Amino acid sequence: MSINRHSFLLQCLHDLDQSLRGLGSRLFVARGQPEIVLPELTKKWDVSLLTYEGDTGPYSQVRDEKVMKTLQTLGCKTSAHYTHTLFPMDQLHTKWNKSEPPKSYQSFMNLFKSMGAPRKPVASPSIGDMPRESVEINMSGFSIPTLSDLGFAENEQPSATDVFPGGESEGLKRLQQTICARPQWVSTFAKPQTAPNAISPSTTVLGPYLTMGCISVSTFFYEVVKLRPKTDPPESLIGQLLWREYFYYSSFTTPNFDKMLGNAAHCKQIPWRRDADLIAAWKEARTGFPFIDAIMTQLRVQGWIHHLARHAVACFLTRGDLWQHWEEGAKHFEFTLLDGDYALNNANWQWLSCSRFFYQYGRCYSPISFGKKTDKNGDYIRKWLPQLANMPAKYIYEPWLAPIEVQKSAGCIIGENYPQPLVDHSVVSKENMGKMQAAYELQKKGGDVVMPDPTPLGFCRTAKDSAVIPSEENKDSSPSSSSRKMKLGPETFFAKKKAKT
DNA sequence: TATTGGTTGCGGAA
DNA sequence: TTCCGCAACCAATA
Repeated sequence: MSINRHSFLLQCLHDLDQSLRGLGSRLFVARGQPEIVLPELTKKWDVSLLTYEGDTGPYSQVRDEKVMKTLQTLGCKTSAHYTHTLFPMDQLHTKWNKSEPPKSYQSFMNLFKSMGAPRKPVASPSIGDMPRESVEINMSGFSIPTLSDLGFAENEQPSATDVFPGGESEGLKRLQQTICARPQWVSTFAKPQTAPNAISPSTTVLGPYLTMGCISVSTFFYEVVKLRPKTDPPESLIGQLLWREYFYYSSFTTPNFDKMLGNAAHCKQIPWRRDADLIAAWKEARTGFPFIDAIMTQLRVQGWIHHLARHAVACFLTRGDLWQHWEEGAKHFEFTLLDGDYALNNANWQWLSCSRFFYQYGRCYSPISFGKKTDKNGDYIRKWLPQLANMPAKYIYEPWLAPIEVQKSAGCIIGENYPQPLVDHSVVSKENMGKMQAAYELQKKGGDVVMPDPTPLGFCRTAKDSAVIPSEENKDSSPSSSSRKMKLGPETFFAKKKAKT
């Protein structure tokens, strides 16, 4: 995880600790391998019952299985509670009673409706509910770790938690401000009509708080229901929670949900490339498309971007422009996003790359036009890419078209202060549609996909991934930065357009 | 087998 | 602002 995600998690733990102290207890953080540390503590403290929040991700399932087996041999009872989704996944599975998960949102919604009402949120505990034993254990060494304990250097600082601080208190505050205090906004909410490039978020940003368990999905659900929304799923706020539930259920019933190979029954097999330079340029906001680079900068700094902004950059990396593997994009999002989530992240990357759930590859986001619909002046770009702050609105989405005099007076020479575009979108997007069609046809005929690069890249935590790059570095990004030396691919890449005079 | 619908496309014509 | 062509996807239904 990025330093931002770590920081968010640590703030969550501090907030939880504060709440527990208010109830006469405290939080104890045990460190180490769960399958080693938890049995040790169980013996040491003579624990008779361990309860935990169940998680349906494959990593957690394997881990929990190991821990629970060991604990049971020690005579410790265990009890899992699956409350991260509106319904426990095995309940949905029993009701659905088919081996293949629903292939459409409509089908899932029918299943959901047949389940009855989701469980109600549980009331907050009071002092009398807390086990007395926990305060009697005299312990040191169970404090909440610091960022430096976790291996981050002194000069590495989180930036996302300045804007979105972690913790239940902050989550409830945000729920109050964005949902409870805005009945009108909630009741007319339609997701596709919210702007991806609003300076101040056009959606709730409750995702990080749901992901980290600061507020429960049932609390969210019933606060919205209370306001009697007039809009319906899939676009309404309840509809958003149903998407979440649908993707959780899809991931629950699909082995290798985070991979293309080994997942051919559900995931389209497409010969994506893995070009380290192109992937790095995308991650580091050096694509030369201001809309894309602004989004990627907000992602790095704030650990959150609007859902449609995720669409734009995911389409750009995969089927739209760069033709890079969606798994690489998913890994970067999971590393960076405060609301990085196995089920939702991998589902959406498959959606955007037309690998599963959505297949209309003819519909392609333009890195130039899409943002203009909601931000004609490019204020969002100016905020995140200050080197373009003085570019006239006419050229802000395609600064390489600005005449050189305009570039000079804006103080931003394309190719020096800001990169040339990596590709010609109108050319590559059409070519990629042809590749999509060919891949679909091959799979239909039963042929095997041939990956251009059989050796997947490892996911390295590079300095640039984790460091918060000061804005000066962006400003100084000179022609000698690696984007200039990038070897441009064969037929697809950009022959520099001449500036219009 | 044909038809309809699908959370969130684009670009141009009317 | 609304509609259509683009080129033709998949899932569900009749």
